[in-house]
Amino acid sequence: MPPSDPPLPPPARTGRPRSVEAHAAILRATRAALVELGWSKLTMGDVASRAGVAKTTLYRRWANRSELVVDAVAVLFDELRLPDRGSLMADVEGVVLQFAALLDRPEAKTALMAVVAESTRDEALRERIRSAIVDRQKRLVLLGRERAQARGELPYEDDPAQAARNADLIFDVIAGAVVHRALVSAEPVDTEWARNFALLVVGGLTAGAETSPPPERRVTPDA
Amino acid sequence: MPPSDPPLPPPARTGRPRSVEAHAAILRATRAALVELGWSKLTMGDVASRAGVAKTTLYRRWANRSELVVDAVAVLFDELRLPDRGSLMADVEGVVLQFAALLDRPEAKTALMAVVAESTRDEALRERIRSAIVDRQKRLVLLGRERAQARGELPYEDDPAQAARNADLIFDVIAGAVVHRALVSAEPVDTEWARNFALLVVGGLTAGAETSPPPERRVTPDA
Amino acid sequence: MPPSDPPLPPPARTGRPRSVEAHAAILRATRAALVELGWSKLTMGDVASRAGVAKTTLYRRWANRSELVVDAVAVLFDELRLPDRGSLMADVEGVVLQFAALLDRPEAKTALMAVVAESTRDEALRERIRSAIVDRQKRLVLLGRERAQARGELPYEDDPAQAARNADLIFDVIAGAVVHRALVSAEPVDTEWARNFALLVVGGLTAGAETSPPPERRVTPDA
Amino acid sequence: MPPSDPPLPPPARTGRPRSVEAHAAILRATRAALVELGWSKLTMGDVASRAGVAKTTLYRRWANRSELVVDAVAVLFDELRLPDRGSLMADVEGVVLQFAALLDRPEAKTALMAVVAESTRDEALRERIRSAIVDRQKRLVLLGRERAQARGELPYEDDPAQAARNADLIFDVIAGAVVHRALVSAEPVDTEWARNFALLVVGGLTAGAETSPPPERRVTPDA
DNA sequence: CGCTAACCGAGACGGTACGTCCCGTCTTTTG
DNA sequence: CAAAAGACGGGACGTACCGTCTCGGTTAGCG
Repeated sequence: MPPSDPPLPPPARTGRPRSVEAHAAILRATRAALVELGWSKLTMGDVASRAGVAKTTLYRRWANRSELVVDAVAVLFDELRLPDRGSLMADVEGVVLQFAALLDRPEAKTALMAVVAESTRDEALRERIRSAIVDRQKRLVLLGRERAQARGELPYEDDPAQAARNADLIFDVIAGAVVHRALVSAEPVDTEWARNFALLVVGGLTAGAETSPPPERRVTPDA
Repeated sequence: MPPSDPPLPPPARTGRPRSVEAHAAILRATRAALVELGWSKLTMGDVASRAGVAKTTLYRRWANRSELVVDAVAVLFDELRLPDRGSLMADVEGVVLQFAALLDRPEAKTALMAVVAESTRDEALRERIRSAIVDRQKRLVLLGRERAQARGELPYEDDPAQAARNADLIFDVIAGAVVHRALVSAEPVDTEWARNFALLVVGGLTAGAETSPPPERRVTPDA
Repeated sequence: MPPSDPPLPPPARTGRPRSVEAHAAILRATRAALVELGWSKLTMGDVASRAGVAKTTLYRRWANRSELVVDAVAVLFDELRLPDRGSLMADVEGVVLQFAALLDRPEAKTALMAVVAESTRDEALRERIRSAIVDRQKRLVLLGRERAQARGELPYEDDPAQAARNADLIFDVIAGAVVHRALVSAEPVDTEWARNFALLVVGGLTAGAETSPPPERRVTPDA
Repeated sequence: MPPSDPPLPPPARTGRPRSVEAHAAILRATRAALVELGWSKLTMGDVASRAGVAKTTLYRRWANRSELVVDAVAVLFDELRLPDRGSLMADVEGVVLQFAALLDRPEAKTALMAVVAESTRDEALRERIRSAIVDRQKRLVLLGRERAQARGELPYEDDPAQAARNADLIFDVIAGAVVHRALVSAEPVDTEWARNFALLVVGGLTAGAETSPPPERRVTPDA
């Protein structure tokens, strides 16, 4: 839904088919509440009244605030794209900046860490985060690797399990570093930082590619 | 920071002094409550009664739950050490595993992301996190770099601002990747992952040293 | 006051209606708490739990403790009756003893002066006391006067404003004396006191009736 | 204050004596707080800080808020006087207006009923009210009766117990009616009301004087 | 003329109750 | 017969005072 959202749809129909407008209105209201109030001051009652809906309707569809918020912000992660910038370095730099831009949006900033924190004690929520958010990000890493392999910047990995592990590692490094810089260190992720970060990661990847097989040869020695 | 901060030197002289036993008991009780209940179910009243203290006493010392929890878990980060394992690779691996072990403790796991989430809307809390947690971790990075430089694994950086930026980058990469792996991806940080991660990072660091300068000449100068 | 007050006629139609059982249970619990604890130790939370009701429910219906207590004790004043004892003297004596018996009940004793004290700073409470308590008592005075007039013990008053003033005066004298004796002097209102009091008042009334017009002729002289 | 109170024997001899300035400042501060805040919002801490005194100092001298307030307002009742106006009627009218003026002062209005209410559950407080307030008022009644007897308006009573009972009755009637009019009915005690009230009471007294002896002859019946 | 006992201010202490805000559930009435 | 409206029992919030308890320090009288 790129462009607009005609804020107030037709008020109601009477009878059954209310559901879909209500659904969208609730998610929209949730994002608006996140922007205005932040996670910790967002309440179900407030979301309901913003959406012009009864609290009952929320609870009929989401078990709790966290699940609602995950769904509400998940759509933001659909907007992430990976335009081909011609090199692995440039692609990494691009994805970093794009992810940083997303984390700069107040609704994402306030919600993301909060639901992750909540998920440390809630298996269902953890699963919902994985499918709604994590997997949406991880596909960019897979796509980037494919492109780099096609360009010859990275070798192909024969063992699919090892390939998956590598992708997971890269994903945690990239996403983790950006999140940590933006939210924990609370410093800006600007183009300079993105370039230095990309330099480090791509350096590690290609150095690793030459010297790769992990157990046999360790990095340091020269000896 | 040699001398400390004289701006608030006489913290009042008169009246009954605050109880240091109460202070310690409260922090202990907070950690216990985090373990048992997790962040979202921890209440000030519960902490107070565990500590055998009135709720008022908590509010006299901490403005809110988040600040209390930051102080309560900060001490955990004091336990982090960086034993010299003989090489940069091994030191990175060691610090990763040590930090992962810390994040595996339930009181840290549930609290860390929560206070970070809260801090996106609370400047004072952000500052408290920085001084109580972030800075405590960052010194390990600085120490590790010094050792690597002494060993000749890493070059010395002449520009102190650039040196600080580099350290910050490394810190965000290491801490971010571990946190993301442990809490967002919710996968174990085991020795294998730690080794692969160290390989990547050290590869990037040393590759960067040889090949670096993105604009004209980057990091290392004359080498 | 036949029709009552239409300014707030449709008290909302939709939503779950307020529970009438809860209403009754709360007033009952309030009286019980007054008996056991007295006014100053009565708490909203205690009343709520006695009534098996949430504190919220109390605050949804009464703005504060005082208004709740007025409503709770108002019903006691509905029990006041004025049986026809055949003479004005006997009727006064009867109403005095009856009112004294009411003031001897612990829930009335502890509550009445307290809410009056509170009302010196609270116009809304003053109005509530007037309609819930004062007016309920005053009708006894009006009834007693009518009977006395029918018996020929008291003259009819032509000027209705003057008649109202007289009734108010009598009311304050009777109610005030009984309250003062019972609560301020803290002495028993027994039949002897009631007889002497009735003698005084009826003497004043009938003396006044013969000699009435205030300014011209003063009472005392004959001397 | 002729007799005074020796019951608390030697208030200790040694050590630093209690500050008399503090004592006066506290009572002054209490009255000021009553005027500004009213009884229910008056707090010990507020009084202490108004008086420039520690809370401890208050509690060293008064057991609770009620006792402090009784002492603070008692002095107001010392100002009541009974100038000889030449007749019983005029004296009653005068005392009524004077007492009404006292009750119109905000510190008296808000405090009087409150401490009486409190005293229904506190014997010590009841006694303190009696000696500090009630007895101070009652002497006016006794004085008024003596004057009326001297003038020949009222007969002398031989039985001292009966005389005391009569004085108590008159006292409760006068004080009760004024208090009730002013605080419960919340209507002004103006000269007209005072005149009508005096007419009634003096009428009752002198009518009673002629027909008086209580036990032998009853008022109404077959006569 | 120094002891020492009781006072003084300040302010932290363990508590209790407050009145508010949300929670998630449960009736109602309306369309 | 779904959905809005809103009352329900419940629980935690953060605040305000309570009355008590250290503190360091002052101010008498006694010895």
